[in-house]
Amino acid sequence: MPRRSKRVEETQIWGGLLLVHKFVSKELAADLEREVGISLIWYDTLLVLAESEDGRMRLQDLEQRVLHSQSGMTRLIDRMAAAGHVTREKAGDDRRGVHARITPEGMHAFRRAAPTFVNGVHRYFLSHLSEEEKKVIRGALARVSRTLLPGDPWWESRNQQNQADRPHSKNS
Amino acid sequence: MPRRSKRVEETQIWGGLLLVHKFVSKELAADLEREVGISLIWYDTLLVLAESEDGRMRLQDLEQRVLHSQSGMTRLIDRMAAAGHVTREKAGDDRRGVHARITPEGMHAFRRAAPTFVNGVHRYFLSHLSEEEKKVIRGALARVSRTLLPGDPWWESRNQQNQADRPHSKNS
DNA sequence: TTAAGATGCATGCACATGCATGTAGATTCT
DNA sequence: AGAATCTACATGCATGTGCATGCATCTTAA
Repeated sequence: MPRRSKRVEETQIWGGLLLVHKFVSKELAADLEREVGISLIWYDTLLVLAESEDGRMRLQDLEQRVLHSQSGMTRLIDRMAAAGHVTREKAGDDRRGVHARITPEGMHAFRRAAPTFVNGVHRYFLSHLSEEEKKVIRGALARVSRTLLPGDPWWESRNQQNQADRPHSKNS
Repeated sequence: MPRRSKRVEETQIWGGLLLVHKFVSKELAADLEREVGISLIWYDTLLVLAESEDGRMRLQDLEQRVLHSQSGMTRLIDRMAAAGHVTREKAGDDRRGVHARITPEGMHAFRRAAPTFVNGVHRYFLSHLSEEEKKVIRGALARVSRTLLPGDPWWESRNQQNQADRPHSKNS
């Protein structure tokens, strides 16, 4: 019996994460599509815009938050603008830049989608975890994220301060 | 200060999982592409085939393990066959069925890729977790998976018994 | 000021994906 | 047995994605 090494054995944890990610995403996407008619990426984008200071954001910043490629974000905003959820605005200070601004229709879609999303995350994922597990997992994921991203992960620094303290440092 | 509800607050755990999934996948994919010239999905497929009893598997079974759509798997095997990593074989017992069989070239690619993959999973993910965290996370993900899949997740039942005990139950 | 390079976004292209559907082969029911 | 149905895989189609590149604009250095 060629007992697998511990290193190899442990990669199953990654496999589990993949599995959970795939299935929960699929369920969430189906719920959102059915109940609100938007995709998971649209929801995430609307969420970021809705929670931003003035309801708009540079495409570049959106890319990083939504974890999308640059060209992907351009076209995502195209589609969302065509659907009336956002508008494109030329940035005043930098004429290369473009803001995506959430429209009232976009806010409405977001507000309709939010309970679906939150309920789904609980139903498919969080409800199966104990309080202790949630605490451990949150801390662990935050730590991993911190090594992958330049600064603190956005989702752990909400209650403390916003990102104005890390001016523009992109890398090094 | 409109303190967010605990339910909403907790969805940040899902956000963290998303973030980690996306970044680790990206790094792993880049490593595999650079060092071996295969994608993450190819690696996963080769892994499943390499660990299967006789190096071959029905497309249907592969779909479930690799978490791919049916049509996606047909064409994934097309591409891998074109690259010489697998061959298609008509199943003898059911002439509708198709086996994908890993070739020696496929095994070679898999063996070259495995250390890259395992090292990457550790470098980008596991090395940031304590032993206790790994234990908790493994258990929690396994539990969630169990609710999403019909039976035990494959990655937790390797050392106990294979899946021959759950005959054919697909759903209900 | 002006030329060289960097940056932000748009776009052509190749390709992967899922859905709906098609086809051949199994299974079930009468 | 024969018809109806189901199943496994293939394929047309529409769509989403990333990469490379193009273009306008900003920045830097002389």
